Amino acid sequence: MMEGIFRQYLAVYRPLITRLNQLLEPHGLSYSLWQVIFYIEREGPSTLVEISNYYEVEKPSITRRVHRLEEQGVVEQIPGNDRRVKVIRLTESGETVYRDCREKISRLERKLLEGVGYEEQVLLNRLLPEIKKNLLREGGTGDEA
Amino acid sequence: MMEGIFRQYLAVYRPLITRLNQLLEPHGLSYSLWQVIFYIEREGPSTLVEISNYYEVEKPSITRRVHRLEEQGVVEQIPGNDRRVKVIRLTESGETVYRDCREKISRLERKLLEGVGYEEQVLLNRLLPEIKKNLLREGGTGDEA
DNA sequence: ATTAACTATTGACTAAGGTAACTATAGGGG
DNA sequence: CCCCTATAGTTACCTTAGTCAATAGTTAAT
Repeated sequence: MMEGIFRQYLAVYRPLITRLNQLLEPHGLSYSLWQVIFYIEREGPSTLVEISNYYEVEKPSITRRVHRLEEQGVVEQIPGNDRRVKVIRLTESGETVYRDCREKISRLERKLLEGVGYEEQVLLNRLLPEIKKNLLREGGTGDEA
Repeated sequence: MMEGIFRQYLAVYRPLITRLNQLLEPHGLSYSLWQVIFYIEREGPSTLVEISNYYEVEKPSITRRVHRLEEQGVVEQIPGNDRRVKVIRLTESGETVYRDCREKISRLERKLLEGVGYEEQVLLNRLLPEIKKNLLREGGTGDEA
């Protein structure tokens, strides 16, 4: 019946996140900060709410992340038409940091997937979002089934 | 080249752990507390160091988890021959809590794996430990390759 | 014009973990 | 037997990262 997949899954988390943080630390980043950089690089200049929605994290958390990134000089604020919003974009230095970290992370990724066939990687890439989808769909207390 | 598997992986973590905590909350537990119960149920009465090694978490963290479980009355201490060690076992009530939670978690697990074929589940169960192994093997700074 | 909705921020709190320093016990030479 | 070292557990203090509730400033809608 294949029980205990969660356990396997969760057993990977701490070592992975620790490794990533350690890898990002020389750039003054942690994974949670990296996420913001990553999002902005991919989606272009964005607002707090957009980032917050994407990662499903409350706005105050993103505010703090962005503040720290501003202090580091990797992101900056640009005025938008709507004066409520704070549009965040990468600075020059931010672009550089992005490329460096992206490179390092990809290298790590390849290393950790050694011994995992291409087909299997594709499968992982399909299954993980599937599980997440089930998770969000499910939502409630889980006692309805 | 299959980049971004980490991202997929990590995107599942928060919803999953949140869901698990929410599921365990009625029993006064969180997933981190549950891990201790789970370990003891499976391995029998155990010491702090054993639990700490298994989950690769520092001893003080486990001390705290165990203290909270003691307050809840789900685990208790039994004297060992070695008077340094604190052997922890489940109480009667702890056994009950174990069974209830185990049941709920399995149910959730089945639910989240709906649409994932058996073969694929088996594969997941093989891949995740593989990745973890790579992670621990790698260890260092990651710049050696 | 006033009310409602939305963006971002602040403050106070919680969960979980880490490190360093400490106590108490155990065990192995000399 | 005594000393030294190793081990189990604890305590104190700090960090990261998140939540919720309340608030200020803007915008939009009736």
